Amino acid sequence: MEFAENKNIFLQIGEWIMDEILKGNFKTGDRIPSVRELAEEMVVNRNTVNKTFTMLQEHGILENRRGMGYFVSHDANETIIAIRRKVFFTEQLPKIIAVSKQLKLTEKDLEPFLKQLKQNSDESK
Amino acid sequence: MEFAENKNIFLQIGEWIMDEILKGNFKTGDRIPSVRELAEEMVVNRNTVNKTFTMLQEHGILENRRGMGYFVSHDANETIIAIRRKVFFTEQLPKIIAVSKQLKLTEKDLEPFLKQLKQNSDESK
Amino acid sequence: MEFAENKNIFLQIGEWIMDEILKGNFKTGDRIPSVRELAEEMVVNRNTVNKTFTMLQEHGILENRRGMGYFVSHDANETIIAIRRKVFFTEQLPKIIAVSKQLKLTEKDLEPFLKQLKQNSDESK
Amino acid sequence: MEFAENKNIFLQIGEWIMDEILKGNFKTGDRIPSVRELAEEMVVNRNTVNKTFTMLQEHGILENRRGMGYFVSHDANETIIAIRRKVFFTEQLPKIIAVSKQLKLTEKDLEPFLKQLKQNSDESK
DNA sequence: GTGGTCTAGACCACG
DNA sequence: GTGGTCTAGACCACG
Repeated sequence: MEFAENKNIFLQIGEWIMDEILKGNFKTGDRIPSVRELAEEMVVNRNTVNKTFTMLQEHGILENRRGMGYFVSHDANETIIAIRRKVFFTEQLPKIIAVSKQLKLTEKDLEPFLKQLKQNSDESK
Repeated sequence: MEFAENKNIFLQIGEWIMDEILKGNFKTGDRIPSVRELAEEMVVNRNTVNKTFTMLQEHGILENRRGMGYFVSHDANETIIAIRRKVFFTEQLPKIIAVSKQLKLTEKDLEPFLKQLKQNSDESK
Repeated sequence: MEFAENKNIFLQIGEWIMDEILKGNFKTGDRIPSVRELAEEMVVNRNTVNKTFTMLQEHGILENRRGMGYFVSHDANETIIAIRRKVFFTEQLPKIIAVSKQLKLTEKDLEPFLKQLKQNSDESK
Repeated sequence: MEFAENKNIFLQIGEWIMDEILKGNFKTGDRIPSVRELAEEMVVNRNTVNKTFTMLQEHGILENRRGMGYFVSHDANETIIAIRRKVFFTEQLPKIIAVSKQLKLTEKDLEPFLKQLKQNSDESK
């Protein structure tokens, strides 16, 4: 896994795990790989993965069963989506609007994005 | 100036200066406030502002005249826009698309953004 | 290490590191001494060594692995030689030619240099 | 005049004046432009030019006549050549030898220089 | 242990 | 007045 320079690694791993859950690679109620395994696979210190797990547990996305490891909580998907919606509308969207104004981005510049949006709208009907 | 916790101060000052240039508050060819002045105004150390200025100089946005201070380079606007466009299209846009798909955002969810975009498109005609 | 008065310390340390790499004392892919170690050994501040390392990283000569230290990049030798050749041919050689003309230096004056040159030429065959 | 970043400006101006003297643009016994004139022409502070003149006077290259300005001393040419020979053989030549060895420069690399040398040798006969 | 950022403060060159 | 370098020392993230 490649990490961005400017963001804490434990947060980046957290994003990755949440993505895996949403994709269904880690399913609700399932055990996810151990701190040890993940740390080795990602070439990262175990403390870092530990920090990620603790954070996800605090958000109610993972659950810890003593001696057995970490499991995907039963409402993990809903929780993740709620968190991401909140972050999107309070942090990302305002930034995007500011940038699109500053860079004078047009509808043409953002075609791939608009296409995706249209597709989502159609599917939700 | 208020600084965000999760980003380096010297980078945040850099973003602020680039914003001021784009807004026309610091004009091409003009001298910008001295390291000392900016440091005092922003309640940070001189070395921190120094680091910002050096970085912006390396990017060709500021120019240094010995003993006289820093000046906005003649192609500062173009350089800044080029940098921000690149960041937007290679980093931010892919993320937005992924999120909009993941969260199944519809055109209705993004009305304020689409409105801004339409306005940009109209102005560019 | 002895430092010259008229040149910045962080640049002199940079020259020293590049010399060590060319001599093969720091080998491609190897870890070089830590900021702390080098600072102590050279009796300078950590920040100064930090500045040197950052500069060499920007030049692609060193690479940084989080929490592990700095490593000699795989094309460090080529990069250093390219930099030094450029400096030699664009800055030093023109000066030497001007001086040799101004001082009317003859081949005899420069025997030791010509001898070294001949030796290089012979070895390159 | 363009100044190098890494060398004191007053020294660079000194080099320029010595060059002008050797070229015969400033002749032995002649008055050279005033501090004021030179400072304006070079877009430099008067203090800087003053420092240059003081240094050249200490080396016996310029002479100061109260209220009249600075004049090229009668043995300026010899003095300059003596200084430059000394600098060349004790500082520059050792560096060139080291670099030519390090970069494995061959006679071919240095053709323009060798040609100049040969020409000097022929003229001195 | 590793490097990175930031502060406070000194000293220097140039203006 | 201007910026640049350097030190001493604190604090932080990652290992």
